[in-house]
Amino acid sequence: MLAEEQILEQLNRAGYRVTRPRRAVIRALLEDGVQARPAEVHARARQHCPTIGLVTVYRTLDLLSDLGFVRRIHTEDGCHGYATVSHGHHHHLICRNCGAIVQFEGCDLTLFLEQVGRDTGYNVEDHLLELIGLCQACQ
Amino acid sequence: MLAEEQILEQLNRAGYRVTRPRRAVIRALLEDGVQARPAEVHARARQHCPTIGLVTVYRTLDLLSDLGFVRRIHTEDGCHGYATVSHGHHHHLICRNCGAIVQFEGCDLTLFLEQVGRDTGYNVEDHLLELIGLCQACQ
DNA sequence: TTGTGTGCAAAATCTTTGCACTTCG
DNA sequence: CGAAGTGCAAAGATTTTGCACACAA
Repeated sequence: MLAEEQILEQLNRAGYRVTRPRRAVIRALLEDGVQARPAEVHARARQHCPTIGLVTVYRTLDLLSDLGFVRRIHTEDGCHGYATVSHGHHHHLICRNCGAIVQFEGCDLTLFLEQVGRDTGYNVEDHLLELIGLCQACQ
Repeated sequence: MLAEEQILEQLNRAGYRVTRPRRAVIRALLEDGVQARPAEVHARARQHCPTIGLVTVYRTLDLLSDLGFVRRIHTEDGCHGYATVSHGHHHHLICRNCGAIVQFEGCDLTLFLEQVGRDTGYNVEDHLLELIGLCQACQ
């Protein structure tokens, strides 16, 4: 799992400053492994930094996204959710009721992707896989 | 492939009226199998129905989406694209350069999904898989 | 004819930008 | 101290809603 310190350290290493608002956003995202929209992240981040503005949340999410610590989550209806991710290849499993997120790895689609590539003539470069279901608590 | 008439007939059968604006939207979507955002659909639909408003495009996309003729397409950056789909289980392969869309079937993830379900305790109900690559023309 | 569907204008959201002030390093 | 980061207000972009008119069935 991603720890707050890890992210902060890497932020620093990448030449970005470690500020209170950024900490607040990171903490808000990590607190419960639930995907959240910018406004929700903002609300939660305020508990750690009451003066933080929504704009800063957007900018921080953007930054964290560029650095690969968070990722956009897409669901059939709403888009624009964000969740923390660890590095490497993985995907998300999202609870359609409470939004709880689990990431998992080991999706072995390589053979399948090659097949699709041959069939379509496309050069398949990337894939986006998200599973939707009910988490244990919501079942 | 989906034909315009098929959709119109089913619209009618479902109790909706077949109107010029709706035809225009459907035709715009079918014309080239490319995903498009509402504004783009609107622009193209105007060629078939010059008076159509953007609002109607939104409403029609919503309707077609409910009826299962179109589906939202999500990409890492922009969201909110729409593309026509045929019924049944399938996924999209999207060209990251020109937006051309191919749908494919036969994704056999069942075993994998069961495995994930066991590992996580989730009840996996649905999945969203999108492949991104370069189409033959763009390579 | 009649009620579904449409267009327009306006409201509601959501996201980005400009700029002066703060604050980390 | 100096540049990166922040908050605010305002602009942009996107999507939804209300309402009178138009037009499929």
